[in-house]
Amino acid sequence: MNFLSELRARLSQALTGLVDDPAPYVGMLKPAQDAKFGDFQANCAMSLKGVLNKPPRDIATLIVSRLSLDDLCEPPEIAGPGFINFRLKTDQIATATQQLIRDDRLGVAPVTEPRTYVVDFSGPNVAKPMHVGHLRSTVIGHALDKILRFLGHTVISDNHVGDWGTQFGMIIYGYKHFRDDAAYQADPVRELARLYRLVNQLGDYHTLGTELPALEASVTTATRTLELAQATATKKPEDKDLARAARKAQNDLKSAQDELASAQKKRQAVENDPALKSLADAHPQIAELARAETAKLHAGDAENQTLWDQFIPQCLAELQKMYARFDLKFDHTLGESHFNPLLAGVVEDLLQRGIATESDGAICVFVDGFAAPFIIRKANGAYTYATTDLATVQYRVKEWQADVILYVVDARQSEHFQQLFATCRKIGFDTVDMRHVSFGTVLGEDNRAFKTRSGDTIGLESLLDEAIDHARIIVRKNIDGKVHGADLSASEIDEIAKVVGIGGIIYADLHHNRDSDYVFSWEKMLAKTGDTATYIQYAYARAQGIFNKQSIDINSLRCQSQNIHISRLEERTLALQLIGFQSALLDVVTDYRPHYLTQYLFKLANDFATFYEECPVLKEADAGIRQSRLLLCDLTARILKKGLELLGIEVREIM
RNA sequence: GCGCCCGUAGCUCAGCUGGAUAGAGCAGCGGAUUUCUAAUCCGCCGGUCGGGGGUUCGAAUCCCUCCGGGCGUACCA
Repeated sequence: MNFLSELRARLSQALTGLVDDPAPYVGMLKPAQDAKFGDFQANCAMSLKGVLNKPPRDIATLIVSRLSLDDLCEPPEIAGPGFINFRLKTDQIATATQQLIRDDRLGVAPVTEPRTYVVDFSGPNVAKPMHVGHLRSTVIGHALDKILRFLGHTVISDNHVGDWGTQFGMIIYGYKHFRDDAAYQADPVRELARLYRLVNQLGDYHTLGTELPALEASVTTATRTLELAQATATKKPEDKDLARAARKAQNDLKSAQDELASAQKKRQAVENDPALKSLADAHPQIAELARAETAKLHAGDAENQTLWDQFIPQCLAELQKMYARFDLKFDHTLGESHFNPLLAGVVEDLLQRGIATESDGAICVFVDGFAAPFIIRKANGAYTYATTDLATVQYRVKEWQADVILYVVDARQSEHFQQLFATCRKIGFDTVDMRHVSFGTVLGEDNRAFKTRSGDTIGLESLLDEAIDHARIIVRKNIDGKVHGADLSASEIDEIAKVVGIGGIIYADLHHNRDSDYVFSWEKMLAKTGDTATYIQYAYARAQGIFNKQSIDINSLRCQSQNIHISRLEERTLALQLIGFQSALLDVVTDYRPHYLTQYLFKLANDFATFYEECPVLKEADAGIRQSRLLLCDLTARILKKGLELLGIEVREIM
């Protein structure tokens, strides 16, 4: 029984005849924002004031008189300006809770109209080790993938890895000129990553060298602009525009100085290292030559293709190790390279249909509202990720019959996606619903985005390792501090530490609204109290502990006894939360926001903890109440476990 | 310049298809433990929702404007 939709249906009946279209008013019936107002509230009477020309409280009275819900609710109460408050009958809650006991789906009915979703997430560059910047896409995408599947949709997860771009030219160049064979034998991916960083660093060294005078000039210009602006502003202190211009000049100067300083720092890093310096001197054209290696690869050069064929499986295998730690498996890993054969056709088609035009030598789609064009072929003939993305959409629609494509990608790429979607509409892909599920940036301690190419980003591998190490210390301390703690072996402790550490990282990310930026911090990632994975995992372990204590057979319990007795407020609150699991999942899916599920689970764990304090289970003398409470524990544990699983987080029975 | 996003308690954030006294967690303070695992529970403290105007019976939420911050902005992905 979904009480919300049932109540809305009843309200709709009551409004029929009063208003032309009850739908918008029915939507104003919502879960109560505060438990003291009951379980649900209808806010439509105030809005109907202008429609029915009556005072809202009179309208509320009228609506209540037309409502028939004696079977579900206590008599509705009218409060404040005209709120209608509903309180469910407790036996109705009990009945609804009972229905979950033998329901494998825990009250979550499969959707009546399943759709085919392609979820595009993670998408790292295979040439480089994954770092914290890849965490959000991976974790959010994984959660959406699992939740959509559980709701009964057809989901195709696709890891659109970067395996064909500029960075591969760098690796190939590095491999040809700088490789350390012993290191490559020992750990090929590690050596390739080193080569990538090296080529990138040397390339930057030269590029920045040519840019340095311009950067210095812009600092000089910005300084003069600032002096002028300040002088003008001082003469007319009352002029706000002048003051603003002065502030802007100040900021511009600071940006110019920062940019120069950063360039100088990168130059210095090379100059201070004789070995690097001599490599840099020996390869003055490195950036250009690396780009040429990419071009050769794309043109079908045999040597580069062979190298690529050799590198790719190793890189993908390395990625799999990371995904295994998240227990994540993709249905497909169709990287950029997979779409290479389609790119020429895409451009040709758009040109022929007049959707794309040539501009400054590049083939572009001009999208209304965007100053910059959507470039699908560069002046030098190379394709861009715009081209690849267009080909990918075509593929997903034709081969997979996608109804919806979700792109779980950084918010900074939103313009790209708007242009991509607009271009797809021009092409005529109007049946597929494409959504950029964007998310905020992971920031460093300095409140600036992690730079993909800076050496000091934290690798995902070491992030997970460190989280587990931290967790192990805390797990040990907790176990040792228990009065009635279980004796756990070192390997059992390791298992718990793994689940707590990785779960903590996943949860720390997911519990934010995905739009928010967040500052990366060990403290937050590994917090063990409050609104964290650990808290929820612990609630699960406590519930399981009750069953383990007396070796209760849960299966037979579920079969024999199916009466939920609700006599205490804590039981009522817990039961009401239990029957809201479906609703929480549907909330996630309406706007692809997993944090609604973390909020639900935290509230459930908290309701359970309160219940656990106040309502004895095993010590309860009344056998019926004891059975009922055992069932509540069982349902809580099942929903916590399932909910966490949908977020990619595991549980352990003993913590 | 143009475009997008953000500004809510000391800190980290929810809430933003308008609804009742703005909610959580952390930190701080005070209680609860011969425990069904205290990785817990209960209570207290804490906010001009960046400022100002407007729409409305009602605005953190919608509109305008200003301030402050971030990001993007033609051949990287």
